[in-house]
Amino acid sequence: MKDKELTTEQKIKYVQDTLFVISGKWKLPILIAMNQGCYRFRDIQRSVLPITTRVLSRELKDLEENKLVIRTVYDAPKTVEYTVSPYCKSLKPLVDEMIKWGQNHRRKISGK
Amino acid sequence: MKDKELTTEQKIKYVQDTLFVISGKWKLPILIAMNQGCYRFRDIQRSVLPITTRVLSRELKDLEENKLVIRTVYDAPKTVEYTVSPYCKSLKPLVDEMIKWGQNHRRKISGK
DNA sequence: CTGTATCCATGATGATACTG
DNA sequence: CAGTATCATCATGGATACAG
Repeated sequence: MKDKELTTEQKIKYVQDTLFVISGKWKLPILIAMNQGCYRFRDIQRSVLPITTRVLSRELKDLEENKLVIRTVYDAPKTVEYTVSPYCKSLKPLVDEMIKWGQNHRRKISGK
Repeated sequence: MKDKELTTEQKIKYVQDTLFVISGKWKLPILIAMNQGCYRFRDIQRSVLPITTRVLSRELKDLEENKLVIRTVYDAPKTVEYTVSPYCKSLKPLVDEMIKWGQNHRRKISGK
């Protein structure tokens, strides 16, 4: 954890791991929407339109496997709830950086 | 730039912009290799094996369009050099975060 | 509402050969 | 060495219908 001396290969591997978890068209948008308070399947879908149920279902499963979201089923009445896990908060610095960089990049490219 | 009050839609848009620029299997590995001192087409290819010339060529063009790498042609002898642009340094905080997160995530998933 | 099942379109990547 | 051209393959995501 304190070892900053990673080889290039290791750096590449870790970056690819990260990309693998968060890339794709929808994963981060879904997480952002969920952080905004959406927790029902339908609510999430509406927030991240135009995602289809098939894709949303798949993405939520991936996120669950990566321990970023938690799926809870309640009986009586039967409902399903998705919530971001505590671990998901560890993504915040990364996402914030991405927002910042993307915002700046848009200026850089279109403005110039 | 000081305006932190972005809407969810804006955040999603900027994140997607960023993902679009850096995602794909090779872009970040290429940039990392270039930061390690590779500047010739062939050197880069060897560092990021097993990328093909076709894909590397395409990726370098994309990166050039996004002003992250600079392609320079010299005569006498005719050589082509790729270098990371100064602007590319703006990606460092993001990449560092990705390395850090990926490293931790591997522990989280495999260790648990 | 919360999904799953099919089928399909597209883009991204790979293999290989070839050119200046 | 620095690419381009072609063709093949595969992963991603979309459309639609349908099930519990």
